Amino acid sequence: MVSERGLDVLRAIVHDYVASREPVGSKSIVDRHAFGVSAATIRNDMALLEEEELIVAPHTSSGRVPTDKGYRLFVDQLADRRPLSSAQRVAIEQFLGESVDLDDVLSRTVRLLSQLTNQVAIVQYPTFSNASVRHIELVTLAPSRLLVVLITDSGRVEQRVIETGAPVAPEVVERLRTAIGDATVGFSIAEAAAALEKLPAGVDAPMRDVAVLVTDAVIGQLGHHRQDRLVLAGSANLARTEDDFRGSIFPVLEALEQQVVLLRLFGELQSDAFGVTARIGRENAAYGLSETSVVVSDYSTAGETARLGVLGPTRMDYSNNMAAVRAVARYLTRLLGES
Amino acid sequence: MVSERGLDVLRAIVHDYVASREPVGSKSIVDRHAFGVSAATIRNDMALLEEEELIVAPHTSSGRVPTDKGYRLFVDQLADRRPLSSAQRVAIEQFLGESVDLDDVLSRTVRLLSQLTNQVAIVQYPTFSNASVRHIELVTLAPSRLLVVLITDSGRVEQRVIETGAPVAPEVVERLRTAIGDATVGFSIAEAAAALEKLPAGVDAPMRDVAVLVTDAVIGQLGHHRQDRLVLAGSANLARTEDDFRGSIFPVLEALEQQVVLLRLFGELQSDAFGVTARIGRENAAYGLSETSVVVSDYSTAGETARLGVLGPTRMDYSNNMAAVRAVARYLTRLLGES
DNA sequence: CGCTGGCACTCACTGTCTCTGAGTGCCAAT
DNA sequence: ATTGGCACTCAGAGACAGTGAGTGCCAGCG
Repeated sequence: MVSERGLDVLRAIVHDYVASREPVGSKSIVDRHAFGVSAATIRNDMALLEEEELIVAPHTSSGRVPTDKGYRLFVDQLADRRPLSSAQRVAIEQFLGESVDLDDVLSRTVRLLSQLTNQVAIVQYPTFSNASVRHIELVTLAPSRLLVVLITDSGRVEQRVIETGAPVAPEVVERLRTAIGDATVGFSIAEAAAALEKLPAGVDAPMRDVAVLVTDAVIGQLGHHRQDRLVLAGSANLARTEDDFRGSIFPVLEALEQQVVLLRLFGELQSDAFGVTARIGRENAAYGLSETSVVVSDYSTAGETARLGVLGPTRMDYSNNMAAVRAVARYLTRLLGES
Repeated sequence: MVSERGLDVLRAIVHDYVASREPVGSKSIVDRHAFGVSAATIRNDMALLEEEELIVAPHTSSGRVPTDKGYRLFVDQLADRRPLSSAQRVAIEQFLGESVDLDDVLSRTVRLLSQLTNQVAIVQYPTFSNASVRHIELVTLAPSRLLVVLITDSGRVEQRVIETGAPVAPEVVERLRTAIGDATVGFSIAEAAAALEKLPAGVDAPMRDVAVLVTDAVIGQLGHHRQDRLVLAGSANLARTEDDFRGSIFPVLEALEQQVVLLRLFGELQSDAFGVTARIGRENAAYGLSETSVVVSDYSTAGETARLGVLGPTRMDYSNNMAAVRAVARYLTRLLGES
C-alpha cells in the first residue's frame, strides 16, 4: 500500500512535472518541498509508487513522471480544491456581465475559459426543450423560394430556406403562415411538432405540396437541437505547448473540426453532482486522443443541462483548470438562470 | 539576366522542392527532368538564379531552395494554368450542388476548398449591400426583454436581444413593429437606416425611450456587415505538414482565431480581373505570418464581391491551390448568381 | 522498524572526432 | 555555350569518452 507520505510525494511529482516539464527526481523533491526526510526515503516511496504504476521512469535512471493512473488518483483525491484568485473572479464577472445575447454570452464564455486555463475551451449550446414557440415567420425571398424563421420564447431563432420548385402565390404564403402559426404559437416544441404533422392533411389540395414542404422544414427546425453545436476557442494554445505534445496535435485539431467526436466525448462524461469531471489520457484513446485530457462540467439553463470544458495535453494543471471550469460553469448557470 | 532555360530550372526547383521537401541539386534535376543538358550546365544556371536571389542554398554545399522572391516569380509567370482534374470538377459540382442555405453553401465551400488543397481554407461572408428589408419582427421574450429579427430579401436574418429596463406593454410593441415596418420594408438598407434615424422623433413621448432602443438595434443590424465574418476549415492540415513549418504554427493558429487579422489581410489583397492572387511568405510579415502564404480570389454575389482563399506554409503547391481557389470561386459565383 | 548516508551503477546527453557523400564552383577543352 | 573533370565544402551519421542526474541497494543509526 502507498503510505500517506507516498501520496504527498505523488502530489509533489505531479505538481513539479506540470510546472517544469521535466521528469522529477528524488533530490529535487526534497529541495523544493519541505518533506523533512532525506532523498533516500523519498526514493523508497517512489519505488512503491512505481510498483503501483502511478509513476514511471521514462529512462532507466532518470526522474519519474506520472502515469495516466497517477493523474487519475491525483485528480480524484489529491488536487487541492483551491478557489480561483479574486482577480480571476473579477475577470469572469466583468467579462461575462457585459453580454446581451445568448450567442454573445457563449462566445465570451469560451474565450474567457481558454484564457483562464491556457487550453482549448469548448462550450456546448444549451437546449431549452421546455421552450415554446413564440412566433413563426414565412417570407418570400423569390417566387419559388421561401424563408422560414422560427422563434421560441427562449430567444432561439432558427432559419431555413426552402425551394418550392414552383412559384407560390402571396395569398398562399399568407394562409400557410396563419395556419402554421395557429397550430404552433404558444405550444411547447413537442406539441407544436405533433400538430404540424397533421396539418397538411387538412389543407386544400392545390397548396398541399407547399404545405408539406414548409411543415417539414419547421418540424426539422423544432427538432434541430442546438445542443449539437459547440463553440470553440484557444486552439492556438495547443501549439504553445513547446514540448513533445506537438507531435500529437494533428488528431486534436482534427477532432476539433469533426465536432461529432467532441460531442460524443462530451456525452459520455457525466459529472458527479454538479462537480467537475476529467477524462485523462488513454481514457480517450477511443477518439484518437490518447495524449489528451478533458475537463468538463455541466452547466444548467432554465430546463436542461449542457456542458462546457477544456481540452489539452495530459500534462496540464488540473487544479487550476478544474477550478476555472467549475467557476465558469457556475457563473454561466447563474447568468442564464436570471433570464 | 536569367535565360529562358534558367526559368525552366527555377520551375523545376519549385516543383521538386514542393514535392520532396528537400533542397534540390543539379544532378537530381537532370535526372528527373528531360533538360537534354548536363548537370554542370544546370549548375551555371543555378548560380545565376542565386545571384538574382531567386533561390538560395540553405547550407554551403547542398541543393537549392526557392526564396520568397523565387516563389513570387514562379506564381506570376511560371505556374502552369492547368485546370482542375475532371474528378475535382465533379466533386465541386456534387458537393456544392446539394446545398440549400447560404450558411450551408459557405460551410460546404470552405470544407471543399480545404480538401482540394490540403490547406486551411477561408471564406468571407458576402454582403448584399443592395439588398432591401423584407421583414422586421419584434417579439416579447420577457416583460422587459425584446427580440428583434431583421430579414432581408437576400435571405439574411439578423437577430438581437434588447433589454428595455422597464416592462413594455404588448400594444406598444405592436405599434412599434408597425411603425418600423412601414418605415423600412421594401426599402434598401441605406434608405431604411435613414428613415429609422428620424422615427423616434415622431413618436409619443411615453414610448419614445423604447423606440430609441429598438431603432438603434435595427440600425445596428442593418449596418452590421456580415462581411466581417469568416468561415474556416482544415486547420488540422497545418499540423500535417510534417516538417520545419511546425515551429511557426502558433502565430497561424492565433491569426485564425483573431479573425480581425485575416480580415485585414484579405482586405489588402486585390485580385486582378477576377483572377487569383497570392501573398507569399515575408510579404505577410506584418501579420506575423512570414512563413505563410495566402492564395485568394474574389467571388461575387448579386451585388458585391467577397473573397475566399487558402492559407498554408510558403512551400505549398501554388499551381494546384490557385487552380482550386479559382475554380471554387467561379462555381460559387455562379451558384449565388442563380438565386 | 523506519530513516539515513554511502556507494556502485545506469544511461541520457553532450561534445569531439572522423568519415562519407551529395553538391558546389571553377577551369580547360570541345 | 556546353561539357567533363577535379578540388573543395559541409551537413549528417557513427563512434567514443566524459559528465551528471538519478537510481537501487545495503549496512548502520535512532
